[in-house]
Amino acid sequence: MPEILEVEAYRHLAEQVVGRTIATVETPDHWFLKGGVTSTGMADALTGRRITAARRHGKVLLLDSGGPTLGLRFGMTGRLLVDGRAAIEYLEWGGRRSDPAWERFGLRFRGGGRLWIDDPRRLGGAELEPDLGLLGPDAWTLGVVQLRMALAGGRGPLKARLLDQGRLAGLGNLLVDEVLWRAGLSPLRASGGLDSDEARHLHRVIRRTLDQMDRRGGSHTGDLFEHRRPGGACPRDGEPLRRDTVGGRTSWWCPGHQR
DNA sequence: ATTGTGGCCTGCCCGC
DNA sequence: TGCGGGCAGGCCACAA
Repeated sequence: MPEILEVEAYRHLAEQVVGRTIATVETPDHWFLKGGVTSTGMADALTGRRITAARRHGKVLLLDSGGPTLGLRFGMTGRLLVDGRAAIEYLEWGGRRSDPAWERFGLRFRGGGRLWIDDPRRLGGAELEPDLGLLGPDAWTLGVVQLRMALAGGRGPLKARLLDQGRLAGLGNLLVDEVLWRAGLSPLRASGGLDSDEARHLHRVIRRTLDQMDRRGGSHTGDLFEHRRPGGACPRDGEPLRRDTVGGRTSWWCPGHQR
């Protein structure tokens, strides 16, 4: 489940390759190339370029090198490795092994070293010039006004809005469940129905939750996480947790204090 | 336009 | 011991 916290860790690791020049582009899995780009197109666009920056927007990692920006997505099981080191050794749903067959995309650098993506389930991808205009504001640096705009007018469930990367970029299923649990908001609330106090509170909870869980080590470190299973009870008030499908995703929440 | 649904991909875990 | 089914969720195509 690479959500925004994991992708930020990947971005930090990718800073290791800033300043290096791309010698070869490895595209062993054509499925992994998105946006219509071919292996040849990818190689032509990137070979010989020097990486100048590692950026992130939502769950997308962006590598700049003077030409087309390389966009990397990790789906739910993608890991980033640089020179054999992983930013995150273990992903919650990612399997514990490592397998050369899971290497989906890589860059080799002049003078040695390599960056690659390991993704058993192939839900991630690599593309050139990802259209960031399709994404909402980044959830980590979002302002309260931006959050209110992201929620405004929605008649669908709050949780579905928060997961909609076109409205708000970066939160995934685990983080949204955690944030709503902490904020005391039902995932089923109409997203446009929050009053200004609730929106302000939600904004603060998002910021604080991301900062805290980043320090703890990722999106599986929430207070709710270990309880989101059959028979789980709310760690705040002991109420049995409810499991619903909201926004198409498995959702665990406490009907006792989330309203 | 907005919202909802199903499918993609594959490893893992459970029950038989 | 092997096997089949269900499940995980980020993302996209498509339907209503």
